[in-house]
Amino acid sequence: MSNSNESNTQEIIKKTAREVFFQKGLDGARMQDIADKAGINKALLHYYFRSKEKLFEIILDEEKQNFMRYLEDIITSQDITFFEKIEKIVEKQIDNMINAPHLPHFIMNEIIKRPELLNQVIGNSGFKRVFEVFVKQTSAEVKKGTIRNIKGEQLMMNIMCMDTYPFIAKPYFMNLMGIESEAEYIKVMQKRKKEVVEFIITAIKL
Amino acid sequence: MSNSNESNTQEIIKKTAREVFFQKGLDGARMQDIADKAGINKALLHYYFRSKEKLFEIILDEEKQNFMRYLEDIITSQDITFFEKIEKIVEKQIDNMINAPHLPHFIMNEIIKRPELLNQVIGNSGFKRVFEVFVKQTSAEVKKGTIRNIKGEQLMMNIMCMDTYPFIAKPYFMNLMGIESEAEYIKVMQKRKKEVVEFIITAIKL
DNA sequence: GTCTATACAGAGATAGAC
DNA sequence: GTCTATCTCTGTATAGAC
Repeated sequence: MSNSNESNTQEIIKKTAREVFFQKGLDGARMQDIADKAGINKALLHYYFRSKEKLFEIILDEEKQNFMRYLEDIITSQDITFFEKIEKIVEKQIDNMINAPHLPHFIMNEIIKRPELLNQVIGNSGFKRVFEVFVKQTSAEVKKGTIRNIKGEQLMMNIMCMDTYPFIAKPYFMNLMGIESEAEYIKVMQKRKKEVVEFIITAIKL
Repeated sequence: MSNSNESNTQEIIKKTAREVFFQKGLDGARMQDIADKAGINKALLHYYFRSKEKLFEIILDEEKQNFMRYLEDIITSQDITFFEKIEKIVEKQIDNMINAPHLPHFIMNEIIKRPELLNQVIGNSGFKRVFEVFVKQTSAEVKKGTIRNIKGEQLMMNIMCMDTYPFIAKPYFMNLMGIESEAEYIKVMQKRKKEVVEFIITAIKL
């Protein structure tokens, strides 16, 4: 609260906890592990954040904000074409995944374990409304004859699939493609942006 | 072993454990919970499967067999066209996901937590070799002029993305699309097969 | 604010009766 | 093979000194 950097220790804890929770999930994470990695002791974790649950909730709250919400600006934008929108969506989504590669898996993981989280995650994001806008826009384009007959739901699903899954299955694809380092995989994903856009546009353009 | 149905109780335990592990992961699962759902007590779990770890390993071993391996027949098949292969891959993959919707998330989950599992999962599957065959086939098609210039790695990635991610993010998409029941979602996925095939073919065909 | 020591609870595993 | 009772360990959480 008193702000002015929110106390250094507190930030270090959150940063560390985020990493551990991302990799191990709520159940797999150990307070001891977080403490060790943060260079402090367990008691201090509880001093700053009453309990493991509480700490987790805070991380989740912060992270879920980053999950999908950024699409609103692009989709509701008036002054770019439908194709340009798709291009921007793909680029933005892949960029976001590069910055927070564990996020989608982390979110899905906790939703599967505790389905009641779903409303919390999606509900507040307002993305549902934006999604419906996109569906309508797609229908409009079909009517205009700029794209072939396709449902917006399917199209958005395809976009999200191709942007997101390569990060969820990252270790799998890395192995398959013989890629050794994270850095190299990121490069491949950077280049992939163009490919995905081209793939999608070609699939729908008339 | 003595076979003849592998003892009923043992099978019930495995079936139950699979469900619980799928939903909660190794760490989140509780032996008490498995016992309750299976209608027996904890001690019996340990009687049949020494430990939680052991039980988990057995489930994982069985399930990983189902993960991707089935693609080999299709890809190495000689008497169908490249486009027919894609059609069959998509159909087969989505069918498999319908039958075991939690599998990909489950596998990825454990790989992220214990990266050493990766070799075990991919290594034995032989899918890596099959993947390379597909990459070569794609190049050949490009050269033949039947499809536009695209790398096999990207194409296969796109296929796997579109087949798999809708099941990982199932609760998310269900909410987004206003779908209430699992059964209805499966119907949507059944219909989706055709859509995905069309999407991919349109995206690459010359 | 940060530490050490410790209480407490939960979950995996075992002993032993039937 | 199946059960109840119990042991043991691990991990969260707290008390209290500095």
